[in-house]
Amino acid sequence: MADGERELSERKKQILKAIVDAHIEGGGPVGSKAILQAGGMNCSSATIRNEMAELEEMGYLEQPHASAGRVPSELGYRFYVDSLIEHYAMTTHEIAQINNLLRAKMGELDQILSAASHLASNLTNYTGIAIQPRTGAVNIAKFEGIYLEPSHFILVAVASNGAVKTKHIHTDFKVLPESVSRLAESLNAMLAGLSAERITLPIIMELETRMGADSGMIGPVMKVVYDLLSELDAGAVQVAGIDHLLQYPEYSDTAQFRELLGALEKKDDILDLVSTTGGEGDINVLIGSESRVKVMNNSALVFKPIVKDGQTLGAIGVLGPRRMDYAKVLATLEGLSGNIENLILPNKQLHNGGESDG
Amino acid sequence: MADGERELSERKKQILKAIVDAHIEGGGPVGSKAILQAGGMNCSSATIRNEMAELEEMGYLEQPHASAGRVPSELGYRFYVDSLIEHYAMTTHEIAQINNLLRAKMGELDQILSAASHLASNLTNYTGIAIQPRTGAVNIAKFEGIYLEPSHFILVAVASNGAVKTKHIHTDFKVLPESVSRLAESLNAMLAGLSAERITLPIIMELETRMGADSGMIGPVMKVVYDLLSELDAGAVQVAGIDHLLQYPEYSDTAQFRELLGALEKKDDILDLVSTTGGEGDINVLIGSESRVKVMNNSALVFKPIVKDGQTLGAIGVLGPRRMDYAKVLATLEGLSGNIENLILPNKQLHNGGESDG
DNA sequence: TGTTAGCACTCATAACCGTCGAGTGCTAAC
DNA sequence: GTTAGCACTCGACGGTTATGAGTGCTAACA
Repeated sequence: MADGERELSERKKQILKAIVDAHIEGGGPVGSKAILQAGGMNCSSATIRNEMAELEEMGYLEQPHASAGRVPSELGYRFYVDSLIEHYAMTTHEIAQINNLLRAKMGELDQILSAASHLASNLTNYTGIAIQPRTGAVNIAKFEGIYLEPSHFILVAVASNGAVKTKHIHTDFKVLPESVSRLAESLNAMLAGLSAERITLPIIMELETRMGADSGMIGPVMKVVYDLLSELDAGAVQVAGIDHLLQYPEYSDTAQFRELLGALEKKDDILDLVSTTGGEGDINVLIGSESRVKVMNNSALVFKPIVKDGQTLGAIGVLGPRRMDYAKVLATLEGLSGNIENLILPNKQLHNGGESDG
Repeated sequence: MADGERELSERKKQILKAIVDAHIEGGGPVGSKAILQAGGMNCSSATIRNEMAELEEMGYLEQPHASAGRVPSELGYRFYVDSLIEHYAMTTHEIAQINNLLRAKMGELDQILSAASHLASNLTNYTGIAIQPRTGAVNIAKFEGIYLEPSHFILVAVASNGAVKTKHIHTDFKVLPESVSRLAESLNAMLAGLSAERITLPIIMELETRMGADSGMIGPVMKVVYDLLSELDAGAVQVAGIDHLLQYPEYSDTAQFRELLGALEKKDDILDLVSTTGGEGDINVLIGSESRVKVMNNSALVFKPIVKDGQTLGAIGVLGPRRMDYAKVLATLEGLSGNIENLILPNKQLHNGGESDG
């Protein structure tokens, strides 16, 4: 057995591929006869049965019960994805849909990712996921204040990764437009580039000094700054098209599907998964228990990080049954991420159109 | 029959209420004996059976099959909600959870609504919904520009309803910080308060004139302004805790649940429903087919608009099976909306704490 | 040594069928 | 108008059987 596993014969590969393909298509166990009918084999069903028995012994196949056909095991899918998969050629219509991302009105990364996840879901008929990971190293690159009326203004924070957040601030006392501008200047001078941990008491005291008569603003403002920093590296997960999953019988177990839904809502598991798995921009394929999330043992998660200047800004992914159409999913995510990374190209680089994002 | 429907006898009401209560609790049809055991009746099961037969004839009850108990009809629920419902007294723990909304860090309305929908879901064990309706009458009250680097700045728009949106803008040519400030000033002078339809070519021409040498900015900027306006009155629906629904047997039909999920993702139906049903700030209860959305015929939707200064800023709601615990849901939504409306009180009014939202 | 035909065997699925029991409607007595 | 009693209905449950897909094994064959 040990050296039998060294390599699979061509015929074994062919049979394994046929089984995975048929199972992805149909969902049920596939038998020797079905493989024969699929074509491409020039031997009898008995021979195929022998090969299948060996493939099962090697761990690539499983048998639900004695008189059923074979189903790919996790190892079988893994081998399929690594070695057997065929390039999926997208239809012109699919390419057109993806390209429309470019033309569409959009600016901020979260909107792009959200649109991409919807598209991923619709193109693949699985669930699309847009992820903005917790970075842990976010800071605010620039502050701005917008005066609205006495005792009411807005604080705008532009994060180092380009994200922008705003907060309304109400005060008990009147605040003049000049004070708001001065506040923004002071925050830029003292806090720009600092993470929450590096904002110390002396810095806050200096801020109060700078604001002089308006030092009463600093208290509420610091709370808002803290909230902004927290929100900026909280990470985010957006899910699109969960309803698609229910068309696959593997999700007909209500209780199990409910747990999956819960995990998708909590977002923690997904965020952890993506941040711990991230292979510097490559597509990741997590089949079944390869993701350490129990509730996803019957599912597969494929995701592609979106990287700019070596920084992982987000990821788009697809969640579906283990027997998902990996070829199509991989092609779709490649296509989408290529478009997204074009959208957020290094700022100064070739720019033909009007606006885009950063 | 016609005059028999004039009014329900006290005993009929009592029986109807007992049936609805028991059905909400248990989910199955309820029989005459069960009502007897629930207590409060001083007659025999035979009498109750007679009354039930009459209630069925009047349309308040339905019988799944000949030898089953009775189930409330839509009319039955309606009567229950309108006339029979008992005030639900929230536990101190529930009240505490809601009050924590106040203390929690938060600023923007969408965050408040989102948190409220999560809370609604967790407190009731149904699905929570946060809605920001399309208003159709949004305009931008104030613009601000934030210069980041040559040929890259941010446009901030503060909408008339307090919402804030930002967009990155990249240009083909260098833009100086002064140009960005001037742009904001010009936009404020020319566009503040205007809806998209009222932004005419002469106005745009005047903007170009004002920007002088930087008039090249106007093209891309106008596209962004249009996007901002579109996004601001696009409306939004956030859903929390869909997984809760799967604990109720009425959602065990996968295909049906899938359609419901789809409707919740599309958001259009929900937005339409809320905007067409809105009864000036009162709680709305839509039972089964009362909402015109087919896929919700086996569900009930309860929602409460959030109103400030006569303007409907949003709504929070709960979606669940028709046999939902209306008493608890109504109390929860009242509690939540009370808290939310406190959070967004008219700006200048009593303000004890630091910041909040507007 | 690898391939193939034939055949007995296994096991999930579906259909069928009787039993059980909850709950009713009806009737007759109070 | 209320109640006890009783026959009746009908879904739920559990066991049995028939079906058929697909296997493993054996023996013959190239």
